[in-house]
Amino acid sequence: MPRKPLSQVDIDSFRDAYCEAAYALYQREDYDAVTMRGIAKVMGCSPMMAYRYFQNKEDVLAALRAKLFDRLAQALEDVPATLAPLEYLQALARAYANFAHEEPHAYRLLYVIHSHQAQTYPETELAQKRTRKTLFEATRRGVESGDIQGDPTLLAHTFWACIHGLVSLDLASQLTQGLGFDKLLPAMMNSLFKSA
Amino acid sequence: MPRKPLSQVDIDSFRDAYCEAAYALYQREDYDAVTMRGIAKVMGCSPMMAYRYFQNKEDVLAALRAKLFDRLAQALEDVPATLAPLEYLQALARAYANFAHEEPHAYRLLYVIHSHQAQTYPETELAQKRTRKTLFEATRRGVESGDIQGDPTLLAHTFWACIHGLVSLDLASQLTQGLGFDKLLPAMMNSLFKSA
DNA sequence: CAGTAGTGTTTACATTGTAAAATATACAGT
DNA sequence: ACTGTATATTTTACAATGTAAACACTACTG
Repeated sequence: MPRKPLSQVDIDSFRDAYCEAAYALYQREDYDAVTMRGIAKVMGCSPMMAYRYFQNKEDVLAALRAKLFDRLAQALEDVPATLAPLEYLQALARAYANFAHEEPHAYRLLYVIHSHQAQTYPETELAQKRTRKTLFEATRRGVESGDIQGDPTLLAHTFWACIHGLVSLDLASQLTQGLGFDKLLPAMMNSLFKSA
Repeated sequence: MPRKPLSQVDIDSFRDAYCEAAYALYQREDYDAVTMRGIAKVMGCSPMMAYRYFQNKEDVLAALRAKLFDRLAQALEDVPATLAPLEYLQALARAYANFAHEEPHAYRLLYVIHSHQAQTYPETELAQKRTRKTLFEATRRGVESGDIQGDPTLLAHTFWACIHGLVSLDLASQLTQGLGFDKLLPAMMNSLFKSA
């Protein structure tokens, strides 16, 4: 007797479109412009529409972050794993930095904005795990091949922290000492992975 | 004929107290609880009082950030510069990390929250410059003493990025691979500053 | 064709930042 | 002592936001 309920595909596609609209708004205006009413206007739907697909605004942002984390994980996985260990690590760092540079808004949403206890998301966790895994695998292979030395897990963390730190400082316009990002990245890699 | 205007001391002391109230609120509740009305309640004054001392809410937060940046700069400057270069660098890293750990709310306010185009503040710039200067001096002396090798400016940036990245990941609970912060920091320092 | 479950919109309200109006206060000049 | 006035503070008011609740619509089933 009832009307046809929304299929999972409908739900997913609306959530997707709505997140994308929110992201577009964030890129075009700024973070404060991302309001439920604003997104609805972009979508051409009523402001309350979203509440049938999301729990609340924070849920929208969490879903968007999940999408963006996934995009970051994908960018790293797109780096050909056939490269020699050291080149692979270099390329991973570049891919990570490229993502942050080409989509600074995305990176900021992932690492700079979210009020600490942002609700976690299975997809977010998964994408983050994928990111970690890619980086860890890379250092593990580096160590196994003998190109670099040390504990792989430890090296991976250091590697990750360095890239993340450098990107953060760059996006915060803190690299104002003459040495730009492009000079710093290879030097840092060198410093980290110089073999004995 | 007029009533006695506010002295600069009055202004400064109110601003100081108001910022401290905002910070207390942020620590006790969470970021969303930091509202003009909420701070006023803590201060025991009317909600509009602050607008004679600050331009707007963003100005309050900018002033608070300036204070906290100053505290961070001071924490680094409190490290005795009489230490041997390598120990000095280690101690600086510890001091930086301690600040972030003991006052995670402060660190988050400085590096994790602020919506990108947060209005800049002369005092903020100054404190940031002091932080940079302390770190740079430390690497410069390390290089001059021969304890570490490389370009000092470059090493300083790498050093900074690594600490910042590690702290960020730790505060974001991303160090879940068995290796905690305390294990990673010395190892990272080792990896960065191993002499040839 | 009528009933109904599920979809979408309208209305309404509490909370925010803050502008503007209203009020209180303390000093100067008489 | 008293009054006028420039400044300090509070009160009131309003637009914007997130979202709950009431309402209206729609398309299927009997």
